[in-house]
Amino acid sequence: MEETRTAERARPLRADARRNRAQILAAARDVFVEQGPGAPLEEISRRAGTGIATLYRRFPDRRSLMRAVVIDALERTTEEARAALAEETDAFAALARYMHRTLDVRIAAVIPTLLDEISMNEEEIRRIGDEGTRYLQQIIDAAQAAGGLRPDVTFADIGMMLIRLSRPLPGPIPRDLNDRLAHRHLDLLIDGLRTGGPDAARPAVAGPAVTLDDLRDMRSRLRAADSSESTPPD
Amino acid sequence: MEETRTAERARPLRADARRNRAQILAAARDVFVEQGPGAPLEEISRRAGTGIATLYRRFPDRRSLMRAVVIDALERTTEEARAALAEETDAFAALARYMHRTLDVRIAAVIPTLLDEISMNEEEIRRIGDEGTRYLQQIIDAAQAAGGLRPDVTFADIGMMLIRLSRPLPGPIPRDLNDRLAHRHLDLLIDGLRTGGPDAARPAVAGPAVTLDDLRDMRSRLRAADSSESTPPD
DNA sequence: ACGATCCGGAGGGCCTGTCTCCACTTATGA
DNA sequence: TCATAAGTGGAGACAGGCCCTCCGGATCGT
Repeated sequence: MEETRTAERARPLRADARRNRAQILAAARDVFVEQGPGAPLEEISRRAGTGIATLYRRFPDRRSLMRAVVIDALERTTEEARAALAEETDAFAALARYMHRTLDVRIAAVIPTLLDEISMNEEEIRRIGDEGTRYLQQIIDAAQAAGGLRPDVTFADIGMMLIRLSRPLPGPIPRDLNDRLAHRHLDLLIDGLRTGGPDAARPAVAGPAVTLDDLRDMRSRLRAADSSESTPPD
Repeated sequence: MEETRTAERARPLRADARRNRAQILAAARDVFVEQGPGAPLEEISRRAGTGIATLYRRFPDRRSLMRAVVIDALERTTEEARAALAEETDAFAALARYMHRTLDVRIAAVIPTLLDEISMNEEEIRRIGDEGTRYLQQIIDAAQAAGGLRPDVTFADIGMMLIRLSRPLPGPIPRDLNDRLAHRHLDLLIDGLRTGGPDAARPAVAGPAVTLDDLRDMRSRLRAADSSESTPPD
């Protein structure tokens, strides 16, 4: 929706090249979330299914890749905030929706760290960031005014809890389970954000109720898979 | 409280050596939490205020250091669970207390990862781990039986939320603020765990209500401090 | 004070990640 | 279908960081 970035309008980029670029961006988002901002670029290109040269051709250095990832994430979350504000009638529902959707963007966790490496003062980043901030603040204000959201919760609390929930749990946990657990735990948290309300009104939490044994099983199963992979039948 | 580990009973270790060992262990705990299990050992020794050789003298390799860190953490949290169960009369209060105390141990976050590197099957580790597990399960069962804790929350939910809260927030945030925020957010979560209850009974959350501007200020202040440190007046 | 114990940090070696170069493959348009 | 420009991938030189050891010197205990 904004093809005319800086110099990228010169030539429209061939079809396969465009596809590769998108795959690299997606892989970068995942890898940065999982391994932090210092993750090997080779890992990113590998996961994107491209060669390392392709990554470097599209993004001359690490910072330019980070920059693209951050802008992409900021655009998505800002859009979610705008949509939640516009489409939800209940203020608290708007907040809950925004939080769940932002969790799906799966990137909140690294934005602070990435932002620390690239210049926070870049015009474009600051612009998008501020816009998202304004929307979220409006959502929070509305939810508190309506009485649904406890008044002692701040913008920063919401943001920081999203960061905590966005980070994948450490250890060998499959990605999809990780995501569903995050939403389950968000439900748990949201219920705590809500001002009062009788027992009956308390909604059920979503997602799987994992047991300790489940986690143990998963660990040993994944470990077995790992070792059989690194030690092929020779 | 258990000097007779394996071979460490041979000679009682000189006073300064003992002190250094403890400092290394504490530093290792912090660094592993902040940077993950692959953190440079040099960083650990540096933060402990000792030379790198001292670390290697006490812990021949990385795994043995991890092992010591994990055992120490397991012992502490198990003790907290035992004490909470024994000393608190209200079951839900016992749970809340256990969670806050465990947060102070500041290590839950890495145990899964560390456990993944060292053998989970080691006799001593398994023994302590199981003991802690039993205590916590008792606390949860009691809290649910008493009706204070929502019944759809599992042992794993509690453990995983503690992990999420234990990890330091990314970005340049001072350690003490980080800790206080973790407790604040735990309060927020706990309130969500509680079954029902009228508005008035809802306790205030502890800790500072940080604003967005606070975080921004902090960022630029720390950045300034960093650059003045790496660029001394030449 | 003297011997045993312990310490710090320099530095060699290794491993890992970055980034470039070029022969090869694929898309596009006539 | 074919010519050509655009795009690709992976080997490998290079650099930087981390691991771990060694030994002259400091410190503790008696």
